[in-house]
Amino acid sequence: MGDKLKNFTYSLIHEDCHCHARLGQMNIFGKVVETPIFMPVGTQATVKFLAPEDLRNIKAGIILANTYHLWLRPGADILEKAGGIHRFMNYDGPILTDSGGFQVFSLADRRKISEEGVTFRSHLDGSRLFMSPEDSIYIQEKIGSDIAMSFDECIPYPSEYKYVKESMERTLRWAKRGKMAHTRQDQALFGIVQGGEFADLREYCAKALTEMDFDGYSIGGTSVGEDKKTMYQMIDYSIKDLPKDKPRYLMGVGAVNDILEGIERGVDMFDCVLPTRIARHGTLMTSKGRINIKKQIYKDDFSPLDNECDCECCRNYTKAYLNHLFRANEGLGNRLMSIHNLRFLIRLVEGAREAIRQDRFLEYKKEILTKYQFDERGF
RNA sequence: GGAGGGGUAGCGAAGUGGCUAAACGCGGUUGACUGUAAAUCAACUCCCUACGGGUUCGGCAGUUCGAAUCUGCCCCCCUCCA
Repeated sequence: MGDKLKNFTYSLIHEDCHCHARLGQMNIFGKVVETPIFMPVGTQATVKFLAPEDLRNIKAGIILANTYHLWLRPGADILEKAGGIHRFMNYDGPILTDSGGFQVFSLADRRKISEEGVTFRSHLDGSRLFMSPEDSIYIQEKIGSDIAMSFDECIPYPSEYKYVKESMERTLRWAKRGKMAHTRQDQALFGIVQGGEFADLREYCAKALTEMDFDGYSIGGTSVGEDKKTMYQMIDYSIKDLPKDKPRYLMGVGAVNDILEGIERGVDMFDCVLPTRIARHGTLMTSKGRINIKKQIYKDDFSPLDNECDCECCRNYTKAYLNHLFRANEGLGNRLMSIHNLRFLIRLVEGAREAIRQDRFLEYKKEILTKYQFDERGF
């Protein structure tokens, strides 16, 4: 009985009758979240500039952390000693860890891939570190996240078919090894679909992972330089053969139009550094489109950032103040603007859930895209 | 009154005969950012009718083929001594 509550489950509540958009509910070992969901990224066991209390206030739900970064610092043993990442960082919501697979991409010039795993040259001190797919799982078990990812290779775009195929097949072998190594019953494990922009590879990978029976399926290798059309195709190819009764997670995607396109195609989970990173760099997503708070026109603009927004930043502060905080390089500006951008995307998916419930997701998407004047990048 | 030191682009500050429209930092403007080596990075920042032209390094007058850099005078600032 108690076990049942402590399981990881995904329930499909409703599928929009005009597209593949779906409303779901995940029970993550007793913690319940609704999907589609946007998950803020807190690589080093912190969403930069935010305290866990801020995450609760913006209704964050799941947040991310990163296996590679926590492995290097403070180290998996410290996380284990702390009693797991939740206690370590004092966040009691669900936490998902990326496996380190993205670092195979982002730190490409300081790693070497072999069948066995990946050798990294630490970006902190240059030391040689080896991570196998099993290691990634062990580390994630020590970190104690609620949802772990298989160790994969996120490949750049464009890559040659031959390489993409070999890499995807290796990622599949790694997924299998990781799954064999995984022991924690209180941690879900997702497989990651790769295969570049190639329909047959994506399809093959999705089917093979499904056969291995993961708790959920991620779509990886997107937003790595490809154009939007290609990216949406990658999603289509990947999702087509994934089981309906498991969550689908589109990794690393957070531009507004991308999230909407993803939801339309049946994606349940998104994460992205974009909202927090661009916030720190002065770009805010508002109901009137994207603004850059550092511009001089905001120096004496005493109106709120977005009067349709319910976040702490918009309820209490003016653009002039944010402009000042940005120019003065004050941390509060980073905090308030990160809160805003995250809340903006979280409200976006909240609205999407409501729309799906009413079978009007496509209208919702259209409303958003016409009302908000996003450029082709979608933010 | 005397003795030193100094005046360089919005600010600070290099440069002390040609490679200098003048390093670098700040400030300013613009742009980038999608499973975070990112409170980061890039471009521009004397003027213009701008793949070229014009005018500069307190002021004026010189030396020189050539000066922000050397000489003279003047103006201003700082420190110390009276």
